[in-house]
Amino acid sequence: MNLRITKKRKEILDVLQSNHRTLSAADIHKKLPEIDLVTIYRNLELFVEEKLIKRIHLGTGQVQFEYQDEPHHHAVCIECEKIIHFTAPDAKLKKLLGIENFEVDEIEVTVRGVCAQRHK
Amino acid sequence: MNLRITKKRKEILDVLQSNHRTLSAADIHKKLPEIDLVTIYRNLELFVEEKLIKRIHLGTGQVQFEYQDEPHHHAVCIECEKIIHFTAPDAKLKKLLGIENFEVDEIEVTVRGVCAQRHK
DNA sequence: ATAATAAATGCAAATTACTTGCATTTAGGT
DNA sequence: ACCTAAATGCAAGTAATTTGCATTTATTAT
Repeated sequence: MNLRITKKRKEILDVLQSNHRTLSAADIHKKLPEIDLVTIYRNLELFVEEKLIKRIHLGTGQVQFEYQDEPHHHAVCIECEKIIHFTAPDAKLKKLLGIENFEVDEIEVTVRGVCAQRHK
Repeated sequence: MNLRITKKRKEILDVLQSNHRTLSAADIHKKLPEIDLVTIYRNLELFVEEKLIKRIHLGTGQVQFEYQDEPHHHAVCIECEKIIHFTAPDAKLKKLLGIENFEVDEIEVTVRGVCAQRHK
């Protein structure tokens, strides 16, 4: 009935919290090989439901996960796959989008292009 | 050497063009069952390269495709999976995001929330 | 502290979306 | 009509994620 704060759950959350970048389930498993990949998937699912983390869809082939602190967005370099994080004022963004008759829960912005290192 | 405008390619593009919503490879295959799913995948890939269509990542499990006319964005209802299309001024959006040292190629905005039918 | 029971984990297998290799067909240029 | 390169289909492969079920571990009641 109750959610348990197990050692493994803490470890998974810690990895997400201390990594300032998006991680896939496989990335986390590489950092915590003693935890079964299935357990990682199941707990990520749980953390998303509990709103502790966010699911990010960058179109890189795997779903990415990220600790939920400051809301922000992502830019993906189409040349080197690097992911850049940036913030944007949510209220202004929402206003600019101007969607009507829709209760907005989250806004996910993904920018694709070429990063500084590559485009020169 | 040259790209051929085959009958099947036309059919796939037609489906995308006449459908005013996003379609997955499987959706297209359902509408054109005589065309092999592999052919559909290969041609979608090609059309994306040729910038005739766009790949959309809504986090629904499959990549979606959409004919490239007016650029616009998507809102996904987390209750009924309905997808709503909306436009936003690209230049203003770009400015608001304010990413530095990055050559922006495309901006994909995905809004998640609850649509009018459901949230009442 | 111990037993009962509910939740968490791991392993194996299944599922789903998509990709690759290769043989066959087809379209376009000659 | 013939030749060649491009397009297609079939079978098989891969990668990410999910499901079923048996085992372990943590809580709660005794």
